[in-house]
Amino acid sequence: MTATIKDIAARTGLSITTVSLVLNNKQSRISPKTRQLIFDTARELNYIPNQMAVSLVTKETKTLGLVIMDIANPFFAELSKGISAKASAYAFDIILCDTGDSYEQTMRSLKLLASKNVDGVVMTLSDEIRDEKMKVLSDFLQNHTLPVVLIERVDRLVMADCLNVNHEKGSRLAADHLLKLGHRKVGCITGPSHLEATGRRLKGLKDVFAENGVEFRPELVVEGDYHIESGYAGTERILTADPSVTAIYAFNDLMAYGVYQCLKDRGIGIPDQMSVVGFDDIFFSKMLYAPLTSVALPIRQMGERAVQLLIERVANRELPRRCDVLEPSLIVRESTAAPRGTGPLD
Amino acid sequence: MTATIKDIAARTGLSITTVSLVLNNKQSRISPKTRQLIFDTARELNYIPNQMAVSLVTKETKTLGLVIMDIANPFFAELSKGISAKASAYAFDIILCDTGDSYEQTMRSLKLLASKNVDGVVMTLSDEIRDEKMKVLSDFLQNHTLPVVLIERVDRLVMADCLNVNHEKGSRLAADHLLKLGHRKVGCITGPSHLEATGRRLKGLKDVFAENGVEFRPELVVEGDYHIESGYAGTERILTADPSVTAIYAFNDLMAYGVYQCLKDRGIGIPDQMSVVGFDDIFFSKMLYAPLTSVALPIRQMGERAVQLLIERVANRELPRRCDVLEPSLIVRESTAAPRGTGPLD
DNA sequence: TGATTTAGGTCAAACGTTTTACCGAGCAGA
DNA sequence: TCTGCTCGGTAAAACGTTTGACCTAAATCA
Repeated sequence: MTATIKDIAARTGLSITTVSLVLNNKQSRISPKTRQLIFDTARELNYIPNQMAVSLVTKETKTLGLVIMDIANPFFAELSKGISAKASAYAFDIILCDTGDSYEQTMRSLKLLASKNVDGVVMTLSDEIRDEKMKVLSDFLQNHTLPVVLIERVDRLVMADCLNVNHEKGSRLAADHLLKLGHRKVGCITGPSHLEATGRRLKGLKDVFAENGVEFRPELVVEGDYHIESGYAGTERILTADPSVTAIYAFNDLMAYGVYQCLKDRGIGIPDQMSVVGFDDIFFSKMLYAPLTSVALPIRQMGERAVQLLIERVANRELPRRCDVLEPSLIVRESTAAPRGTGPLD
Repeated sequence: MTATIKDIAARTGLSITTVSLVLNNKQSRISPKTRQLIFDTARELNYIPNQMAVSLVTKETKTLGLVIMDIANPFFAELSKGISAKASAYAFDIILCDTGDSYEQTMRSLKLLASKNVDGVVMTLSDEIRDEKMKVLSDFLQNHTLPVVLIERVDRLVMADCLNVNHEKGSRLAADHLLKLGHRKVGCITGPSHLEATGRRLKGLKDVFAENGVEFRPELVVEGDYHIESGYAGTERILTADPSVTAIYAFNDLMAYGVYQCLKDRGIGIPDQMSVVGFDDIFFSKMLYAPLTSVALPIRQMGERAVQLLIERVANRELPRRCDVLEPSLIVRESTAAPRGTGPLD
């Protein structure tokens, strides 16, 4: 149905080789008239190269895999936007694999991608993936020598380039902001405790408290899982532990939304009765009635950078392993204020 | 590097044909021992079939294209989720093309997808695409006989299956709700006027007003473009036209967010001073401080259904053209109430 | 004039599969 | 002993490209 290079050859009376050479602008010496003839015929026949055939011989597909936990999550959606844009700029396209946060699906996706011969993959890892699961995954990648860029997760197991965030710094910004406002009783809803990110963010928080001579209260720290519901539940637990808490710091915006809901259900006002700080600064956070103060990540740029790293590695697999760290910044909005009855300290 | 069918053949001393037959479970008569031997060797060598090669001969890629306007927009993100999930269930994978709402990018994506031999494509069309642009696009699809499912846009030009929404019904639900609450002065922020959807929604609105003997005021209808900013601007224009408006109906939730922002900037409370109704009911609408009353679309199911339609057509291209219409429903939340000083009518 | 170069192309193998014939060995039946 | 079947398997073409080696005729050189 679709015209092939053969059709062009037949139509012009030239050889397949010549057509291929011309269409790919190889620096071969083919006369201008012949070139033109071929181009014209190609246009006329609506010729579109068959990438399957091309890839079969060239061993490259100009395709990247994107293994993502949940495309409906605005963080990942935004990340994908950056990835997609950058890939497109380099004439790569991307196969989207939504793993729904599951290990099995992640492995299945990876096999699929390997089967489709993608040139590389950008991936985010489900929290569930660690220890032996991580090992299996890592072995698979090694086995198929698939270039990978890992987002927001470093792991000595996986020989991949990474894109990370200065978690500690992010927490420091948030903590500093709250302490300066005068908050002393701060609740915190973290991510899964086995993740390195969680530890680093917690460290940043503790350090700032220590540096300011403010007591850090571990009983006000509850573990969340980055979903809205755990923000809600976490708030309840914090409030139970100490009803006089004046601020809550959630390790992502989604959980902060859960915090909002819980506070609303309890009739606790933001920021007059409770300050809330999030992390990620996803698009909708600014749309909340009390626009959320949040540690902002350059999400889209992360996506773009990830593709950049990946494409560089695809071009040269011998590159030393690289691990970029992006700097967060604090976006102060209306969800934070001095606690009732106090003024800011400085 | 990666093992091929040839390696298996060599290792087992069997022919390529036999290996292929076994691995694809063709109903050929190959002895159980041979089968087992092949399976074992395949496992041992970490064999993964090369889809490029497979596709080259079978002419099918088990891949679907997804041409979408903006993956970072929650509506499309959710749609993609449904699409991705359903595709995955059918062992198809999808190539994501974010067109950023541009015609040129749409065409480029389509060419790319044709080149990659996708079996079909699910697409949303930029508002910009109409008339001759639509013609070019349509010709292209015709030319490459690419099965297509069009979302939220019917067009006699394109010979494609469609997935649509009962726009009229959606508006009727919204209008009915507002009238019952007692609203008489209702502002409306529509989509681009050349879209069929806009006309149908407007019709639903007018009809309900007429049926209830309420005057419909065209000067309170302003055209939007489905982006937040136009919700903001539209609200300003409506308020200028008649400051005593008591409700605003936006043709999508994103524009409703713009309405929220404008009202907030002007100190107008929701719902006590202004009721707001949206359309789409995207995830975040329920997270707003005044959770948004919205005409809900089964977004994820739309995505799933689209894939269903597409896969059916891929399997049988002779199918008559199909056009599914999905029914919206009204989700009443806290952004709507009786106008000040009135009680609901019934 | 004969040898070389150059311009302009072409041949054929290779990529990793699928698939349609085809083949040979063993066995049953007559 | 021959015919014909079945069982288990194989040969080879085809899919649409790319690419390194090769070819031929004309132009250039000495």
